[in-house]
Amino acid sequence: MSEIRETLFRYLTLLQLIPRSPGRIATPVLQEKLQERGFQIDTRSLQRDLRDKLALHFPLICDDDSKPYRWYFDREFHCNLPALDVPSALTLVLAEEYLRGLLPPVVIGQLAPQFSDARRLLDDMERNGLSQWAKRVRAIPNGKALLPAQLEESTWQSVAQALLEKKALDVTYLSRSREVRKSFTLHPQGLVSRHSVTYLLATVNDYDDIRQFALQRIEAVAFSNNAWRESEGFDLDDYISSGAFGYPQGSDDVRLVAHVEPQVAWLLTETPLAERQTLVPLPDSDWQRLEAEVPDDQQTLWWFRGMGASVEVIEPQAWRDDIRTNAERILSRLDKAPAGG
Amino acid sequence: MSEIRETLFRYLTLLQLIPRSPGRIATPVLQEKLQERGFQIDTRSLQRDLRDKLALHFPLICDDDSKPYRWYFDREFHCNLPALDVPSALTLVLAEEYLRGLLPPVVIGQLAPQFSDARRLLDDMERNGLSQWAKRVRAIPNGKALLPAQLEESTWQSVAQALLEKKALDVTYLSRSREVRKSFTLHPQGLVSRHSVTYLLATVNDYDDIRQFALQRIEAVAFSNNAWRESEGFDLDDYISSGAFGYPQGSDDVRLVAHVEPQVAWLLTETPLAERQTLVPLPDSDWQRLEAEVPDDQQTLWWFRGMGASVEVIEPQAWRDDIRTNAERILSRLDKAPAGG
DNA sequence: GCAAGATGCGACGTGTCTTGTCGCTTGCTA
DNA sequence: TAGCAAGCGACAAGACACGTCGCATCTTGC
Repeated sequence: MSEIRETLFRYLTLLQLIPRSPGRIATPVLQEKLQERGFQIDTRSLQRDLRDKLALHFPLICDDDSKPYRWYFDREFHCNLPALDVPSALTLVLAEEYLRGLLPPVVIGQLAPQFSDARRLLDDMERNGLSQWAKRVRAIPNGKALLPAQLEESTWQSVAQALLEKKALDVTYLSRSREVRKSFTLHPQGLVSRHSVTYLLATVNDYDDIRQFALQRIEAVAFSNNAWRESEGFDLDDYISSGAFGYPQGSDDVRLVAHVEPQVAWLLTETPLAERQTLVPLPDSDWQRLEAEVPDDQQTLWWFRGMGASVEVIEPQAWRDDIRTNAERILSRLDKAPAGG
Repeated sequence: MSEIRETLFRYLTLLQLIPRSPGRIATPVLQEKLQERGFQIDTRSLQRDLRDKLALHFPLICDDDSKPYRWYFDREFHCNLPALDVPSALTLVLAEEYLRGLLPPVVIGQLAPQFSDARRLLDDMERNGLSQWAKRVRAIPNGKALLPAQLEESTWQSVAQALLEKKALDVTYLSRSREVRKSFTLHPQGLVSRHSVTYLLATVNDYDDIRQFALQRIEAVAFSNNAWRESEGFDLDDYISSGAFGYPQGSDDVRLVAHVEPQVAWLLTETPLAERQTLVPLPDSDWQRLEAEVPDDQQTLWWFRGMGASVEVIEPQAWRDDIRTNAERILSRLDKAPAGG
C-alpha cells in the first residue's frame, strides 16, 4: 500500500475495523491493523481519534475494565454508504418477511442492523406523512412455513467462522433421539440450509465419512486445538444430489407432460416451471397441455402432488405412478380408519 | 440541528447523500442538502471535497457533460460501517440463494451491492487459502421454485417510490390475456409479494374498488399529474385474509389432529407446525399422533396434501374431506384417461 | 447572439486542527 | 519492587482545511 496520509480515510478505515457489540478490539491491535493497511500512526493519535473524535459522534463504546482498552459499536449501529434509497429499503423489508420463515431467527439476527436501517428510513418517511409502509407491504411465503429451528447465536457464529476459516470445532451434540449427549471434534466441510433447518456437514474425530449435524442440536461449541482436516474429494453438489437431504435427483432433466386446469395454466404463464415451457389448449375442455423440461427431483414432484386434482401428470410415467399410488394409499388409509369428526 | 463543524462527519454525510449509478446529484443540490443538515460550507470547499478528496479514494464519478456537474457512485460500490463480519457475510450469501427463487431478479438487484460486498469479503478470505465458500454453502428452498416473473428495474423503482411517497402512477398495463393493452392512472394502496409474483394493489382512475396489478405486466410507468387518492378503510391484512390471493383464511386457528409416519414426526420435532404442538406415539404402530393449533389457511392444508400418504388428517373434518375428495378426483381422472407412458 | 448569472478552478493566506514527543500515572507481571 | 504496557494531558511544529478572489467556461433568457 502506498503511504496514505489522509485523515478522513484513516478514520473510515478505523470505523470499519471496529466490530459490533459482542466483539471488541484492543487499541494496540487497531494500530497494528492500520499499519497493515498503510496508515503509519502514533499510538497517542489513535487514542485521541477514538476517544475525542469518533466516540463523540458515533455509538462507539470503550470497554476499560482491563488495560489495553477495547472498543466496540453499539449492537444496533449500522451505516450504509451510500445511504439506502426507497426501493432498496422496501426490498429489504420484503426480504426480511420471507427469510423469517426460512432461516433461524439467530441467523437473521446477523442482518438485524441492516433491516432496522431500512425500517428506520421508512419510519422517517412516515413522520413526513408518507409511507405507512408497515400497513402496505406483505410477503406471502411459498408453501407452509414451519417454525424455524431455535439456535444459539454463538453456535451460528462459531460454525460460520470455523467453516470459512477452516478450523476444527469441539462440540457437544444432542443425538437425534434427544436423549444421548456426545462430545467430539468436527472438521467442517460444508453447510446446507434446507427449509428452516441448517446442517453442518463435517467429518468426526479421526473418521473420514461425512455426517450431518443440525445446528440446533449443537449444545456447546468451541474452536478445537486439533488441526482441521480436509475431506478429500468431497463435493457438496454431488452430495446433495445423491439424496442426502431427502431429495435424490437425477442428474438430467426430464420431459414433463401434464394437463392442467385454467387457473394453474395462468399461474404458469406468469411464473414458468422452466425456461422452455409450452402451454397449448386442449380440445373439448378449458384445460391446457403443459410441456417443459424440469429437474428430476422430489421438489418438482412434490409441487405436482400439492396441486392435487388440478393437474394430471402424463409423463414421466414414474411420477404418474407415484401420484396414483399416493392417492390410493390415502384412500385406503381413510377407509380403514373412518375417524368421525 | 446544532452547528456541526467536524469535517469527518460532513464527509460522511456527503457520501450518504450521493446516490448510486443510475442516479446523480448536482453540486449545488448537495450544498443545499448539507445546509439542511447543519453543515454551513462554502461552494468552493464542497467542490474541493468532491474532486480532490473523496473522488480519489472512492469510486465516485463526476458527470461533467453539462455545467452543474453531477456526482454519482459506481453501480457496485457499497460500504458497511462497521464492516461485515464473517457470519454476517455467510448469512447474506444464504439469504441471496433463498431470495433468488422468491423475488424478481430486478428486486434482488436492488441489494446486489450488499450481496457482492459479502461475496467480496469471502473471496478475500479465499485468497488467504481460506473459505472456498462457494463450494461449501447451499440453500435448498422449501417447495418447488417457479421461475420468478420478469420485471423492469424502472418499474420496481417507480412502484416502490409511488407506494411509499403516496403518488399516483400513469401506467400501460397488459391484460391477463396478454392481448389487450390499456392505459390508466393507479393510486397505489399496497404491495404484496406472493411466491415469485409481486402485485400492486391500487384503485384505478376515479373508481374506488381495489384491484390487483402484477408488476411484470406493467409495461410503461410514470408518476402521474393526478393527485394520489387514499382508499378509505382499506386494510391490507383484511384484504389478504379475505382470500384475495387464493388463500381464504379463517380468522381463528383450528385444532389439528393427525397421524404421521415416523419420518414426518421427526421433521416436526425439529421444525414444529406451531408454538404448541404435541407428538405422542400411537399404539400398535410406529406412527405418531400430532396435535397442534394451526392457522386455518390454504397453505397449511396444501402442506398436508403434499405430504401425501405419510400423514392422515383426523381433524378438522373439512380438511379430511378435502384430502379424500382430492384423492378420489385424481384417481377418477387417471382411470378415465389411462395415458400410456 | 449577447449579456448576465451560475459554476468550476487555481492560487493564496489565515487560522485551526492534527500529530509526534515527552513526562506522568496506573495497573499488571515477573 | 522493578519493569513494562497502556492511557492521558500538555505543548509546539507543521499540515491542512477553508474562505476569498479573480478568471475561465458554460448555461440561460431575452
